Amino acid sequence: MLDKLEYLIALSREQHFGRAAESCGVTQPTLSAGIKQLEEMLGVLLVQRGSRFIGFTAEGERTLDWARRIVGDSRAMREEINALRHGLTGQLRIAAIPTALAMVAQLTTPYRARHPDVRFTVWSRTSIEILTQLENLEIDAGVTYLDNEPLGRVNAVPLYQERYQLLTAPDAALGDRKRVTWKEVAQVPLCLLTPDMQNRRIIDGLLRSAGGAAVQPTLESDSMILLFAHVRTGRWASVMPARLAETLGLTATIRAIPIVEPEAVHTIGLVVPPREPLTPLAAALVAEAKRLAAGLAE
Amino acid sequence: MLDKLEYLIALSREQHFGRAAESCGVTQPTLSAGIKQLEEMLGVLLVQRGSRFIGFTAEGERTLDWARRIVGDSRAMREEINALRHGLTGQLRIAAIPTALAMVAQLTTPYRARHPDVRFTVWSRTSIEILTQLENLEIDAGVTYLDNEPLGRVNAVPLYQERYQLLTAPDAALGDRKRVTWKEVAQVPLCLLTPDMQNRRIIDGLLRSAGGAAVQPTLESDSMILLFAHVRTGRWASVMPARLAETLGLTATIRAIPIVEPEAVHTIGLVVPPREPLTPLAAALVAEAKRLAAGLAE
DNA sequence: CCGAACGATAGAAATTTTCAATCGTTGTAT
DNA sequence: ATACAACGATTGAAAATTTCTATCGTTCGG
Repeated sequence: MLDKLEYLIALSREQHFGRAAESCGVTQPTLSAGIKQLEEMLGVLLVQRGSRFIGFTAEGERTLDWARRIVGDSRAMREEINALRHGLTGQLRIAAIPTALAMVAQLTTPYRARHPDVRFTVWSRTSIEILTQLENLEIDAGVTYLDNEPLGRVNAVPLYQERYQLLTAPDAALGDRKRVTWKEVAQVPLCLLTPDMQNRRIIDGLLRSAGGAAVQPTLESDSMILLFAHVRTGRWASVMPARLAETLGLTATIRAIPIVEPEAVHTIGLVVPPREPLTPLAAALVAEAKRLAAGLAE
Repeated sequence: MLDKLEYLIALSREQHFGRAAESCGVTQPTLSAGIKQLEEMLGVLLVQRGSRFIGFTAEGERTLDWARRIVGDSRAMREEINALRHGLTGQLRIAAIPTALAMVAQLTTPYRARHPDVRFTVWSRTSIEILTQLENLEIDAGVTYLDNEPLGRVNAVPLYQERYQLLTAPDAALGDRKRVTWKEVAQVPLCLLTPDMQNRRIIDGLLRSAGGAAVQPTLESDSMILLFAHVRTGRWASVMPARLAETLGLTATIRAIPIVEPEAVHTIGLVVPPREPLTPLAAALVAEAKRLAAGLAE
């Protein structure tokens, strides 16, 4: 029955019988039959049947909740028993928002020092994707904003405060300033993340409330590396979290100027499934996050 | 895999492969193979192997914990989805200590009024049996002492306070008293529960600390009905909780005399698995218990 | 030393699961 | 209006698994 619950979770993830089947490594008829068996066992329809996948019924949604929990627990069991025997091993799957990606190294590095047999996979994802992937057991933990948009059902560990700086060449407009206002920044052509990123929405909001007009970035990307590479040429400007700018390294061609009025602050943190107990791999990451947060707060 | 986890739970309950298999409705080789499959999946021995069942390994105990949780959740899922469709139906399995059995009617009666399609099974059990049966998913809820001996991992809802009375014939020794002391009670030949019952251990303790000598009841039984039937003849005496004596009905042949010095009080309550969310059947019982407790406290 | 109890094992039978192939429906583009 | 493509359901055969009966080997108690 556990595998059928996996099918249900995959179906919710893919919203498509065929793709869900593929992602489970079975054929579509097998997955269809599995869902039907679940429905027979529970005596209710779980999926709204039409010519194609429409959505789950109310009972389907509840079952999905249970499925995530039960499947998550059964994975946690395996992981925990394995950890008892061989210490922490296996794959730790993390997703982080682009502006926090650089910071992930501060978590993974001490983690690996403590648990050398753990392998990491880190994805760059939007904050919304992080939450759904966490829900669907596709990742073990995420790094995202804790205080801006709603988080949903997760457990959060605050890591650090994100503050914003204008990155620009010293000889560009505003390049010689000690600090600039959002109103001033609104006048500069910027390289920003795409609007599906929460960071972009935050900056949009700040620029809008300072400058009035809608934001028209000169260049958009979902990659911080791309944005940074442009700024690095000395011909472009961007707004980035202070900590990220430091990590990427300030060269002679770039200045990082604090943006004030308002001095915006947002909290970034680790999010993990609201499961108790966590998988050992995730629990160790939470411990690492708490250590890191304590270190950063000093 | 879920069925294998059931096997593991049954094995922990029965401490015997053959009986565990029978209780799961499979043959002994099937259960043996199931356990072995779990062991292979997890890569550890779960059961200490000797010529017979000795016990679980440390990993086995942890796995057992997970098994209880996962199996419990999967049952809760079925129950909840069924409840969405058909309202509360099915079997509610309760165990209560003998002195609280009469009180169970106060829970089941309003419960049944609200949910007529639920059937009840109520067992008389010792407080210790209640805790292990709860752990092993053999019952959905228990009624037992909350404040005397350790409870283990359960959620508790206090129901009422148990106070002790001497039940005896009016013309017997102490039969004319308004109240009696434990020291005096220690002199009377008593009908008491067997020592595996916590109520007996409580009374033993009270008598011992008042009278000094060890308790030598004239008659022991694990059945309150048997004790009460003896008292009812007018030729025997017993110590019973006040509320129970009231429920059983005081006749001309019996007086119930409060026992003081000390005026001992113990809390009886409902215990349910520490699972969140509870099964709908158990949750409704908890709600009923809270209502009842509120009513009794008035 | 024997016998009973217990759990493991082997092999056959039954059941379940899975898949390839195909069907029927629906929505869309022509 | 018609043809087509996408999607999920269905079917029937093959494969995998589970389960059972029968039996074995060990251990413990008398």
